[in-house]
Amino acid sequence: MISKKCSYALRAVLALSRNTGGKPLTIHQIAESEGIPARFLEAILRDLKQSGLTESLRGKEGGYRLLGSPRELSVGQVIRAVEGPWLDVPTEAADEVFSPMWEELQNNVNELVDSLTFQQLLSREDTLRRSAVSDYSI
Amino acid sequence: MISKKCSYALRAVLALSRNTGGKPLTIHQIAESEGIPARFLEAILRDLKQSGLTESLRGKEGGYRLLGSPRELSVGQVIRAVEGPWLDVPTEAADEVFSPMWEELQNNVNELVDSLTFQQLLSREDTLRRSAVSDYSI
DNA sequence: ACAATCCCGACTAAATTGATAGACATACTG
DNA sequence: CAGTATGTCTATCAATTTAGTCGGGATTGT
Repeated sequence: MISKKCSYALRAVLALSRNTGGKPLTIHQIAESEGIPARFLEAILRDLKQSGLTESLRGKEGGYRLLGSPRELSVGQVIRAVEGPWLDVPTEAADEVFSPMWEELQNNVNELVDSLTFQQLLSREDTLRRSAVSDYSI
Repeated sequence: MISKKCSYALRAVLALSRNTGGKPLTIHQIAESEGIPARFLEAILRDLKQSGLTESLRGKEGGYRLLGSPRELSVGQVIRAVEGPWLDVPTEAADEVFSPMWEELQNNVNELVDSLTFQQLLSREDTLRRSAVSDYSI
């Protein structure tokens, strides 16, 4: 199950990715544009900052910016920043017979989410936008 | 995260797999041998029965048996029986940009858990048992 | 009849998730 | 400096999910 916190985080980071190079985005701007409860987003952005994915500026003209390029930022990094270790098996259940399966599962999942970057999401978004426009104009 | 319910279910089905062809196992036998709270196991076995993976016999000499062979029963079938649809994304979060990723993730995960049968787990268990014995006898 | 078993629905407690609140720190502006 | 717009922190709360329990009922073999 994907938690709301996780999808909020991904959308927030996507918003920050769109904004690369621009003025920092405030919590409220992101909250409004992405439809995320502002006080909740605040905690999420703090997690992202503590994991070193974003930087923040206080005071007037403050807000959040991505640290580094969307090209080098993967979905997996964001997920792990807000969810902690994912898909973990409780130690008591780490039965010898089943644990190789859980490990393999975790590896597969991490490989997948680590191979998708925000740069790729941005171009996917762009493709979707273009096709929506052409659908409308036809 | 793998729930306790899920790992209990897997261990219970593994116990039933070991017992293929034998007299039915009672809830209490499985609960004791696998260290699962009996009343909780009862609910789990009910789920498994309702999904058609096991059959039950009531009264004295009653208990549970696997329906079908461990060779044709996958870990994925058991997981889905007790967890319902797994790794689902809340519909509100089913954003056009992210949903292909969630779908691919779900497909990968299902492929993996559907490719591992209880027959395979039984032989893995056997291998482990043999190597433990030889470790001891050296 | 009796005992052993599964069957069912309701219930509870603990943990997690989703969200909110208030006080505080920082930084820019005039 | 005063004022305002920001982020920071800790605590709290409500809703949901997970884990587990309970009491009684139904079924079957002896």
